[in-house]
Amino acid sequence: MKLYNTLTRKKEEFVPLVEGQVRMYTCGPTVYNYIHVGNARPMVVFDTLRRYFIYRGYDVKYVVNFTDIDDKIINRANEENTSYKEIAEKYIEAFLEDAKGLNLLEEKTIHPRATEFIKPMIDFIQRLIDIGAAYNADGNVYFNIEAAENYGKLSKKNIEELISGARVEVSEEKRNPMDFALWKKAKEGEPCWESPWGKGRPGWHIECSVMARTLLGDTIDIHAGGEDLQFPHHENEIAQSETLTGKPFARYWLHNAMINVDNQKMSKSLGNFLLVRDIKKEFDLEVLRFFLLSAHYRTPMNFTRDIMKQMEKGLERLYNGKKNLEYLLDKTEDRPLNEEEEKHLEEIEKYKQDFIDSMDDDINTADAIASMFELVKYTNSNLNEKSSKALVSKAYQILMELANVLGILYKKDEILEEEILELIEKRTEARKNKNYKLADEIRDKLREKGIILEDTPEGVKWRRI
RNA sequence: GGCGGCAUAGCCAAGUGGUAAGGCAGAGGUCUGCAAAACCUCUAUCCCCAGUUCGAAUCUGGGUGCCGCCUCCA
Repeated sequence: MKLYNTLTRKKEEFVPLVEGQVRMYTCGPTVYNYIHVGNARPMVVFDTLRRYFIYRGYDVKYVVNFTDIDDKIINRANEENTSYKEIAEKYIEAFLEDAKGLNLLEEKTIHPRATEFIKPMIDFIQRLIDIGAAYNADGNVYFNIEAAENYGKLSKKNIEELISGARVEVSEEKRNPMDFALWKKAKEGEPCWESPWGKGRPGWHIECSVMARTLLGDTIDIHAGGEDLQFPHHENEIAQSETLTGKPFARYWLHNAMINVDNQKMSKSLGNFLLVRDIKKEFDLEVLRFFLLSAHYRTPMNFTRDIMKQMEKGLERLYNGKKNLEYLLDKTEDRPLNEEEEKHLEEIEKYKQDFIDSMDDDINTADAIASMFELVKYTNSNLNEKSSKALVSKAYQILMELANVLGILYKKDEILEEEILELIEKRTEARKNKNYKLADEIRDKLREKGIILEDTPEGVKWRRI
């Protein structure tokens, strides 16, 4: 499969460091607030990549960190008059809840917290000092970017220009204006840890470097995140890690594009952060997941209510295809495929191959989804009650395995309550007696309860909205 | 100023040299008591200009218009 590597700005054939294994790290949230739709994109996109790796038989080790100590968390704690720990705890819990709604494969995700890795961070920093790549300035420890080879290679930045751009914070402590903090000296009343340089806490960039290295090794296969993290965050991770180990830090860097809301950038000044849990009030989060996969991950997206409505309809179409197959599974008889059915199976396998080809091409989920629509159209048109159950079963299995790669179509029908079954029975009776008024009344009543009835030649079918 | 991205039908969105996937919406039809679902049919020459080529939405150059990063915001 090919992946677009930000480091080389090219699509490259993916070859893992160790055959059959993928070690992947995605920058996770700083837990000072609920996650918004922009945070959700890398979570969903790279979760899908991980699912695809699993589908292709790789053994995947997947890490998404929680930054649980940081200025923003401390500020938040002060605002709410509580501790940074409680803030972190609260929003980690909220994240996990949203993650569940987004159907992220949480049970297979390793979630390290920065504060659990203070010791290795201190060791890491000390080592950088030892080799002259970092220096202690009155309790603050900075990384000396001149010690790094090719600083700026990921974001293609030129150091002199960055400095002359004068947008960097000027600090008398720093030897070079571009040097960045590895360890921050504690201010009065701030949470802190003991270190060889006094009380303080780690800087942001060092967290990811240390957690990735501790959990995944010196060189990881894939490092992913939003494209806004390219600089300075990822650039600094590379500088620290590669200076320390002398090895490549990550072999493939993947970055997703940003999301606008109603054609506007989400920003603090506009106060237009759209939280995942706000979206949940109007849409099932599966629709959000489907939306996030409806465009290629490196294409900027725009989030609007209307587009979500469209996505909801599209997803419903796939669910109907699934339901139709489930219905046939129940109605068809087991027998060997005839010649015509063998051809159907070949066609169905072809759609599956199209799906795989699309995913192989830098996770082209938009194209992969199109293959699913085509598959559904094909089975809707060509399979019926007279088909062989073996064929129906195979088609269903393929549809579901593709859906599982994208993390969609996972909702199962619940068993209907006795009371509702009785109503359906009553309506069928009414229809038999051509009492359509009563029949329609019952249908409307059930619709209010979120149950859609469909009269088909084979009898009444129902589904949830 | 530096780096980068995007511009395809009413809307969303694939397609990176051979004569425009898919979805939503819309129109007509089949089926149906009516609906729903499903199926069939219909709806674009790809921002503009020039060039390369037998041939370009796809490559090159120049415009125009959006946008992102360069401020610990995914």
